[in-house]
Amino acid sequence: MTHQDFPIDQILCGECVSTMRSLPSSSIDCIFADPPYNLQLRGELRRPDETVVDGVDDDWDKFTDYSAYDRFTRDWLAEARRLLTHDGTIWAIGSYHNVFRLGAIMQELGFWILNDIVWRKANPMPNFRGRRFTNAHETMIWAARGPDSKYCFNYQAMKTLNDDVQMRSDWYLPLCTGNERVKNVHGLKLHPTQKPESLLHRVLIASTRSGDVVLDPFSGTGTTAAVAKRLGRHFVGIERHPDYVEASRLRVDAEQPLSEEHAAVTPAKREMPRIPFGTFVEQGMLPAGTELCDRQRRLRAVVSPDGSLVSGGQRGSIHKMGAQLTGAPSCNGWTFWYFERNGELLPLDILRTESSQTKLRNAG
Amino acid sequence: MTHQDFPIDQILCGECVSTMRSLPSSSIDCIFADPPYNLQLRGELRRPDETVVDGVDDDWDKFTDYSAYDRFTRDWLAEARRLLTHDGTIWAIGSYHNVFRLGAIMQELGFWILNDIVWRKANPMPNFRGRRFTNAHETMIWAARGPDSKYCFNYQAMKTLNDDVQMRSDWYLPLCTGNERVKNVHGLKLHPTQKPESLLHRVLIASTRSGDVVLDPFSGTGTTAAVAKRLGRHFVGIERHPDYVEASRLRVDAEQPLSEEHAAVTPAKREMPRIPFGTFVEQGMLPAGTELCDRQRRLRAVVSPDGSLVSGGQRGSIHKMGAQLTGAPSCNGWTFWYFERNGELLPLDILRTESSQTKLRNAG
DNA sequence: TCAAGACTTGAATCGACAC
DNA sequence: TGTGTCGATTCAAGTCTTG
Repeated sequence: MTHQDFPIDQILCGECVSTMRSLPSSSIDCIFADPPYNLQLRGELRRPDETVVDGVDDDWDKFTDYSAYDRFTRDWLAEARRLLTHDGTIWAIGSYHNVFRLGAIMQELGFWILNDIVWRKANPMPNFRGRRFTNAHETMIWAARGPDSKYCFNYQAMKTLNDDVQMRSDWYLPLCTGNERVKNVHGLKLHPTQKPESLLHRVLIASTRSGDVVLDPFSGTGTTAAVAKRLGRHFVGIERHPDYVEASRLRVDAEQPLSEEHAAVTPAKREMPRIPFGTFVEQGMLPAGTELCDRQRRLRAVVSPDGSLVSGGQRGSIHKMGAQLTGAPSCNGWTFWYFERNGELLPLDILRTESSQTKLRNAG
Repeated sequence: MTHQDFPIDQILCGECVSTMRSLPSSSIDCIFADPPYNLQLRGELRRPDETVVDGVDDDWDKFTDYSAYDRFTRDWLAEARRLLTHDGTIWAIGSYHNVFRLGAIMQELGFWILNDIVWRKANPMPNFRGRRFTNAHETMIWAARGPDSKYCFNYQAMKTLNDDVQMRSDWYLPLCTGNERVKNVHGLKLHPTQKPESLLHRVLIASTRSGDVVLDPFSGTGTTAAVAKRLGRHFVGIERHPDYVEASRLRVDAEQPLSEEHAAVTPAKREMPRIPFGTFVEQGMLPAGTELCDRQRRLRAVVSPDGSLVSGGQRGSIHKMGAQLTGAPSCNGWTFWYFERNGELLPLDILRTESSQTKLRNAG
C-alpha cells in the first residue's frame, strides 16, 4: 500500500480483523478499542417499578463460549500490535465479563501493560435485584507495544488537567447522555454503549501528540474519530455496521478541529489551581478553543485542551495568566476570567457553582 | 479427616497448595486470597529483538514466566474451588501485573464472577518518574463457586454501611499504616503488602454470616484471621513463612470477638419474619372495607376480611391484584398499595415497619 | 420565564421455594 | 427437573411537564 492509499481520516466499513489486515504495519500511533464485552445475560431485567431495562442484546455481542471469544480477541489484538509503531500504545476497555481475558491475551502477545485505568461512572445503573454491588465502573488497559517502547505520556498535561497533582488511575466521569448521545431517526439511542467524549478526550490528551494517527477498530458511533479530529489528531475508524458508519461520518464531518495553537497542551512544569479547571474543558462545558476575557474585555486568552490558557504566545493556568497579563503578583483566575454564554458575560467561577454537588464531585 | 481434625481457628504453617490438599472438600464458606503479584516479570520478559515478539501464536510457550505463574495460579485456585461449599464465594486481590491472569483462570475453572471491586487507595504511592498514571488502586475479583450458587450477599448491611445507598464497586479506603501495621523486632514493617483491616471488614460483612468458616491461603500477617475472629467468623490461615505465622498467631490471640449482639448487621428483608397481610386485617389495624389505591390514586381496591383485595369484580392477594390491574407480570403489593391515615397516603409496607420488634414479629 | 416535580435511562453475567 | 407462587428490589443525571 502506498502512502496515498492509506485511508487517513476515514471511517472504514468492514469487519474488524480483515480490514486491519489491509493496513500497513507500524502505521498507527495509538489505538483505542472498545470490543464486544461478551455479556452473558439470562433474561429480561426489570426495574423495581416494573419498567424494562433496554440492555445489550445485539448480535455482535454473541459468542458461543470463552474460547470463541478468546480466538476473536487474540485475532484483533495481534493485528493491532502489527499496526502499532514501535513506540505506540493501545487502550482497551471492558468490564469483568471480558477484561481479564483481554488483559491476559495482551500480555501473551507481548504488549507491556502501563496502567489499568478505572472509569468510575458518575451515574451508573443500580443493581435492581440487590444481589451484588452496583457495577459502577469499567476498566481500561493501557499498554505499550512492548517493554522497550518509548511511549508517549503527556505527564505534565495530565497533571495540569488534575489541579497540579498527578493524575491517578481512577477517573470519575459521567456516562454519555443527552445531546451527546447519537440518535436514530426515531429519536432513540443508535448504539447501546456509546462512550462519553470526555473519556476519549483524556485518553488522547494523555497518550498522543498533535498529528498522531489514532485507530479505533470498533468505531461504533465515531466518538474516537470525532474527539481525535477536534484535538488535531488523525484518525482511522473501522466499523462493521453500515448504520453506525453513516452516522459517524456525519458526526465527524460536523466536527471542527481546533487550531494547532489552541490544541496544544502544557509542555513543561507549571503551576495550576480545588475543582480542577481542566474538568470543565474535558467535559465540553467550556470547550478547548473558547475565548476568555477579563470583565472589561481588554484582555483575551484561549482555552487549551488540558485547561491551560494561551495569550500572546504565553501559556499558563487561569491564575497565572491573569496575574501575568495584569502585572499583578497573583490573581484568582476563577473570578478574573469571563466567558460569553447567550450574549452574557459570566465569570469562570459560575461553572463551579453550577456543577457543585453533581457530576464533578470526586470525593471518596 | 474427621471433624475433630479440622484445623478450625488456626494459622497453619506450610505451603499453600499442599496444605489446602489436606483439608476436606466443601468445608469453607468464604476464601480471601492475596496471592503473590508476580511483580518480578520485567527482567525476564525484556527482549532485545523486536522481531521475536512479533511472531504471535508461536510465542506462547516462550513466555515461561507467565506460564509458570499461571500453573501456580491454576493449582491453588483449583484447590480453593474444591474446598468451597456449593454456595461459597472467593475474593482474590491483585494489580494489573497478575489480576488478568487470576480472572481468566478463575473463569476457566468454573468460578462465576459476581463483581470486580476496585480498592481506591486514599494514600497511594505517587509515580516518581512521571511516566505513567499514579497506580492508585488494586482490583478484587469476587466470585461464586459456580453460576448456580446461592451465595451470601448482605445487601442491606452494605447499603447501611454506605449511608443508605447501594454499595458500589469502587471502595475508597486508606492503606494499612500506623499501629495497625505489624512490626518486627526492629520496629520495621514485617510484611511488604499488609492489607488494611477495613478492607477485610467490608469483605467479610458483605459475603459471610456469623459462624462461617473463612480461609486465607496466603495469610501473611493474619489480617483476614484477625478480622474474622473479631466479627465472629471462624478462620483458617495458611502461611509458608514461619516469621509471619508466629506474628499472626500473636495478633489473632490478642483479638477479642465481638459479642453476637454487637456483631449483628442489618438483616435482609428476605430473612425478616414474614407477616401475612391478613394479620393486619385480622387485628383491625387495616379493617376489612378499607379502600386502598396506588400512589397516583388511579387504581382502587377494597380490603376483604381474609386479606384479599377486590376491584372491578376481581379478587386476589395484594400482589396479584397489583400485577393484574397494571398488566405487569408481578408486583410487590406491600409497596404498590397505599392507604390513607390522617389525610396522609401511606404504603402498606409501613404497617410491617411499625409493627416490627413488637408482637407481630412473632407471627411469621 | 422559572421552579418544582414527574419521568426517563444507563455494557446487567440480578430469586427462592414448594410442589 | 419444570412450573407456579410469593415477594424483594433503584441512583444519578438529564429531560419533560406542570403550575
